[in-house]
Amino acid sequence: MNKSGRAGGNTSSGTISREQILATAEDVFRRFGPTKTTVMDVARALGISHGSVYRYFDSKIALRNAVVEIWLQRFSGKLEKAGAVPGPARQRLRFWFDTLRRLKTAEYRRETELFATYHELVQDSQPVVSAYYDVLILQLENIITAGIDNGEFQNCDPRTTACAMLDATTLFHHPWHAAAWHGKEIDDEFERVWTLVMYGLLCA
Amino acid sequence: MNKSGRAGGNTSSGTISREQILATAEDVFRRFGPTKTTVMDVARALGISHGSVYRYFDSKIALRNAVVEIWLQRFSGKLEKAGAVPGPARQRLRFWFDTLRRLKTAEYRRETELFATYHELVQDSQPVVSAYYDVLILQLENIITAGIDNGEFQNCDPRTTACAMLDATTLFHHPWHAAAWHGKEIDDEFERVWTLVMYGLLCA
DNA sequence: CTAATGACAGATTACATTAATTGTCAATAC
DNA sequence: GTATTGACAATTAATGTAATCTGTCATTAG
Repeated sequence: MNKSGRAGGNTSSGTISREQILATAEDVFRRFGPTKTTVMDVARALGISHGSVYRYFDSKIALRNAVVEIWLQRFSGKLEKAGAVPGPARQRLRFWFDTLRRLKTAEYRRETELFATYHELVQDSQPVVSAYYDVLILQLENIITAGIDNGEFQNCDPRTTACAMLDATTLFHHPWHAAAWHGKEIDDEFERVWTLVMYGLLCA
Repeated sequence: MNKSGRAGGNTSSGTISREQILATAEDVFRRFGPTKTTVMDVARALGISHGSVYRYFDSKIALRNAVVEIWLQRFSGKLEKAGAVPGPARQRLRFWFDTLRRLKTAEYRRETELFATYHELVQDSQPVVSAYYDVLILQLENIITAGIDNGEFQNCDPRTTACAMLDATTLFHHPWHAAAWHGKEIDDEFERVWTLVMYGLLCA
């Protein structure tokens, strides 16, 4: 494994930026994984000394968290779009959850290393993750509110319901259960839970 | 740590039984945890040689699984009683889930080592665990059937619904999430999910 | 003839030693 | 003056070795 290849390189200017470091760090983390990667690896890829990294990030963990934060923001950005499609709230809700599941499953396979780190962060309940969950809940809340407004759903507290829906579908999006997402039954299991929850929403 | 104390001892007869080994193994596992405990520890506690253990169990893992199986059976036995209380199915269902949560939380605190092993078995999706889940689903199924029969719940497939309810409450009973069971919000979270699911059952 | 033992080879784990990494900071470059 | 460097102490990880454990089986005891 060659760890000395310059990924981006600090070719242009004499001074480095936080963004440059972040971009390169994401690259390197994706290759080797945040645990195997050293700060010196990131610095080497940029053609700078590892000391310079510490001018922009307090610690390796801060750097790691910043990378995962960007990764999660990109993630919730895609979901935002999925929730914004036109149509009845019921369909939007379903499409949102389908997208959530599809994205998580895909990222789990593709970006194994970053997914594992997200996994770790969830364990330690880092602020990065709770901010991400807040965004998801807000997106859900908006769809539910729309559904109540146009009479599709019974009147209920949108925030409470959004939380309940996320909690009830834990099995299908929480990284702990990622190993189960490849099984054949997982789609059926989701369908069952979805049916139960939908009835709850429609006839509350 | 004194590992040489005889817990049960092979005092009576000259021949040892599978049950004696199991009982002592559970004791020793509880003290030191299944990872730290050696087969020789178990044999020493019984006053026999470690070779004799292999006459009754193929491997250390087989012994460990047998202990966890007993532990889980005792667990589902208690739940069986909780589901058998008289009253409307809705209350029985709630009591069953409350008991499930209470027992899991208690075992998580008290029997840390065995709980961790159960945790491991869940990861490896060992047959021991799926058998245990089958029992739980059957218990739920019975309550739901009773609820349909007396008109409390809408007509639905009891098995499908039982699975859906277990899946939807993953966050509250799956060992992966044990760390979250001490938080203050967990009861509120359960209440929210329960409300959603109950509406689903009542008005499907 | 069955139950139990304990010596043994192969596999695993624990430990101490060695190497590398993190994060700091005085010195250097621009 | 600000940005960057690289030597450094403290911490963390990797390595190799000694000790322990697992599982087998020929032998002994009843």
